[in-house]
Amino acid sequence: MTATTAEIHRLAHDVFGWDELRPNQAEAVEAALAGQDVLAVMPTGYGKSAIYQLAGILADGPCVVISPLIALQADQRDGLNELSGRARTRAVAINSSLSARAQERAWHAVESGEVTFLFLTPEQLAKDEVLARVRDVRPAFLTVDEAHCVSAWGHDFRPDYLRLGAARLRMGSPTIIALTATASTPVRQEIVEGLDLADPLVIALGFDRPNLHLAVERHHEDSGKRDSVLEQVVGMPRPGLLYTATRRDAEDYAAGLSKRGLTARAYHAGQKAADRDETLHQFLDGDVDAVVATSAFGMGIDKGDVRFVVHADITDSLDTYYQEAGRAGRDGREARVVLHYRSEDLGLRSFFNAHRADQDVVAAVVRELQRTDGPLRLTHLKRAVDVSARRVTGTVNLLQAAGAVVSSRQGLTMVEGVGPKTAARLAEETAERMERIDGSRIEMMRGYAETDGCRRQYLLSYFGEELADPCGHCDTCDAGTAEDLTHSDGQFALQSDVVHREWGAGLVMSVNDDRITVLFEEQGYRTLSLEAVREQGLLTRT
DNA sequence: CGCCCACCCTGTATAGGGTGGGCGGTGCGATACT
Repeated sequence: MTATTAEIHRLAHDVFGWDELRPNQAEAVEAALAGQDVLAVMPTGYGKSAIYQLAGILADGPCVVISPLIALQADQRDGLNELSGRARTRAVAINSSLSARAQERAWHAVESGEVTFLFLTPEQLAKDEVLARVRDVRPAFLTVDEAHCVSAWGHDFRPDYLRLGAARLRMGSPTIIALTATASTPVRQEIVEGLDLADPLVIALGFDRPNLHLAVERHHEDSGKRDSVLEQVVGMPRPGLLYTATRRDAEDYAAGLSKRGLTARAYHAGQKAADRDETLHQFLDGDVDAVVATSAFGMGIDKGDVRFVVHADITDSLDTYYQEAGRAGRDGREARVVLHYRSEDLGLRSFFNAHRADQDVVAAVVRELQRTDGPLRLTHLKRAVDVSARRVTGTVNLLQAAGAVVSSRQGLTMVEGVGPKTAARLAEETAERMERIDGSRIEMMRGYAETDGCRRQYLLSYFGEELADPCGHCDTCDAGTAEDLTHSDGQFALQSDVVHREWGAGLVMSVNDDRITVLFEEQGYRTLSLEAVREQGLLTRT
């Protein structure tokens, strides 16, 4: 299955009416058609969806698209079906919002070869029956949209995200096209490992958004922070988003803004679907000044003229922060991005990040796997172990990450020589390592909030990108205090591999006058004094 | 980990401060009920 660059460009013109396709898009489509897995990290609005859409139309079999939210799937499906006049494509989404009869009709369309794009949630692929039907239509591609969910949600919240690699094997090993807007180096790595990508083409475009003015406001008292947030939002150009850590705060801030004369609405997962929908549409139509939301708001929302994104609390990582803050100024015009920071707010994030292996579930899963001769299907395991399906999947993911369990096309097996005790210990250690790494990501968030350097240099270096000079468009640059954060050290180049005497292998993330930040595989992010590194020979290049 | 809130205590001010328990995000899908 191949297509020439000219064919791809012609199709882009005929189907989407585009005069030109960017080189990166064409390269990704060609690679996918040639059977190479692709991970594309491209900003929203750049046209990353075109990659799977063009590849899907040119392919011999249907394209399965994994998308995390049912509402998002509906939008994507409708968008594709509007093209049908020119490209004769048909897209369907099969999920729990459809009645059994409607699902059966949709499957029938898929099985009769009328459908080019089949939208599914990862949870759908966890069902044996769905997987079998997908396998029987011989899909050409498995597209994973919003692929950062693999890393952000796969470990506990939506563990089926980490089973997509196994699902791919069982559906006949189609080529994977993974797409996301924001992913730092470790997140990209987690996507590659989590989806089991084989020698993928990784395309990561620049992350810089020069029109966003970055700022941080530090606070000591909680009440002072609240007043300051309200006051600031009232004075902002509109419309915009205010992100909070809790539902309660979303309500409180929305009430506070309304009292000050703004049209403000809260948005969080505790609300009725109809209310959330109304808020979303008012926002899209430009009828509200500010939406005050938890992290529930934003995925898949494309609104160009968002003039500010203010965070009343820190997020769990700079990945999440930039994902949310990056919803400002997509039209390329000036927009303001502000983080309100109290070091006490880090506590809530540590609470949310608690991984903790449940040893009872680990023991039950191990017992069941050892009782069975040969590979055991996850479906059977879920039935055999008396806890929720999600916890069983989460525990299997953990045991797999710990190297105690392996997954093959036939199912799950214990690694030879690993008994219950070893498995329990490995699971515990792995959970601890995950907490350590998550903790270090929170520390990087703290670093962003507390740096005296240029915010943009700090932020971009987190995403593995170097900005040569201070940006001139952030609070520390405005104040004239920004020290240049990117004096690349001759000895340790950015993104180069190093080994620490105690902490093992790592990747150089940033170097400045006296400090070096390294992302260690086992420890997460650590910042070291360059002087100590030199004097004690702590780091070796590899 | 840090917050909010209900509750209690102090000791007469119908308030103010201290304490301990509970809670805190993201969505899918299946299920039980109108």
